[in-house]
Amino acid sequence: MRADARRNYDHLVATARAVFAEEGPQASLNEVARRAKVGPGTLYRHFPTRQALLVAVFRERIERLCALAEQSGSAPAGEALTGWLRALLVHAQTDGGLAAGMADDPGFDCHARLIGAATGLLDRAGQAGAVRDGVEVEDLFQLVTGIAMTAPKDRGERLLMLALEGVLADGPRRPGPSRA
Amino acid sequence: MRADARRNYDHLVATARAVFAEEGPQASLNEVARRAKVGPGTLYRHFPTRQALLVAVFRERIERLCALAEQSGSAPAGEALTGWLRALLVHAQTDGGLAAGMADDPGFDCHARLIGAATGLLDRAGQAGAVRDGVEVEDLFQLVTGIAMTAPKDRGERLLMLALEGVLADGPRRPGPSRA
DNA sequence: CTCATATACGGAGAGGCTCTCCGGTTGTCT
DNA sequence: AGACAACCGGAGAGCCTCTCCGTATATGAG
Repeated sequence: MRADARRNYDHLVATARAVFAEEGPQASLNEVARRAKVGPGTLYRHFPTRQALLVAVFRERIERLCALAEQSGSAPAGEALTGWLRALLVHAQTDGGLAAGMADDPGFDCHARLIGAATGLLDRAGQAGAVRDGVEVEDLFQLVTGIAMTAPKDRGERLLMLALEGVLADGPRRPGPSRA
Repeated sequence: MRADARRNYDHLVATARAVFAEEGPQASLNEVARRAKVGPGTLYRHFPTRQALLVAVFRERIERLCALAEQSGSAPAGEALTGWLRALLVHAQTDGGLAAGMADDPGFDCHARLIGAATGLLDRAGQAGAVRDGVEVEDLFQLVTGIAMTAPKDRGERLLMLALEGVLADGPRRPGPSRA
């Protein structure tokens, strides 16, 4: 990769981060190019799709989340899982586009990495008996991203807790979500 | 309202219903006008915003949901609530746009009507002790619409049940989502 | 240092979308 | 029938996405 290309690439990512933060994930890519003082062609050559740009922008944060999952080996399994899911929620809320991205394209690199991180935590929690039987990683992701997309920011955490602890109150738990 | 205006209005709603069903809620409004053999001006005069058109399209179904809520007075409170939420989920999945609509504009007519319908069910379930303390109507809506937006259609029901019954398995329930 | 060449850049432009405006048309009421 | 209000259509402004290609530049070889 040529030096000027690298420069443009980095500058575009930084600019896009700012623009997405201001205007949300559906912000105009033209605007990104304009602010980065770069032609549209340059932007689209580096990032053929909006997704590609989104991923580049959030990659760092995603990796931090993965690292967080690995570090939380000391905490009790259940708390480690819920704590991480809360971090994931905050992330998905901040970078609304990522939630959409994860939902849109299941065969995604960043999606796979997050799934991997979550799998470890869920397995551990499962072995500790802290999680209802039959819960899958995808369940957790879809709940978190769904909450991030529709709920106002200040209600996200409340909703996550509700989903984790359950809405219904019918005493002893049934074996699992058997209707699925 | 003049007769030709009424004709155009109805025809636009019918066309829009078909187009939205085919291409999702972000379908081109131009396309709707074109298929309805009507100028763009006509469409935008009748429906100033995309929301307005979406609401017109789904109004019938929304009213059916409200009626359903009122009819289910005979069933046990808990089952009535979960059954209705399932119907709401199916609806939100089918008419993806509605989910977005409900999330986008809180001061909405159709939103208010659904909230009203749900409030009745939730109150009854609350009095019967079938619902965890502190659960609000908005919680339920945001969970359902979130699930509808992000989860694949065939996993929606599974996720709703999971959210209602809870992901965690830590025996006796805590008093409520106190962290909120 | 110079040159050749692959590599990358910029921006014009095609095609589509949203939304507005207004001259012409068509219901409706007397 | 005639007049007036209501309504329609579509041209067009402004924006967006994405492509294409002539031009400029970084870089390795000589």
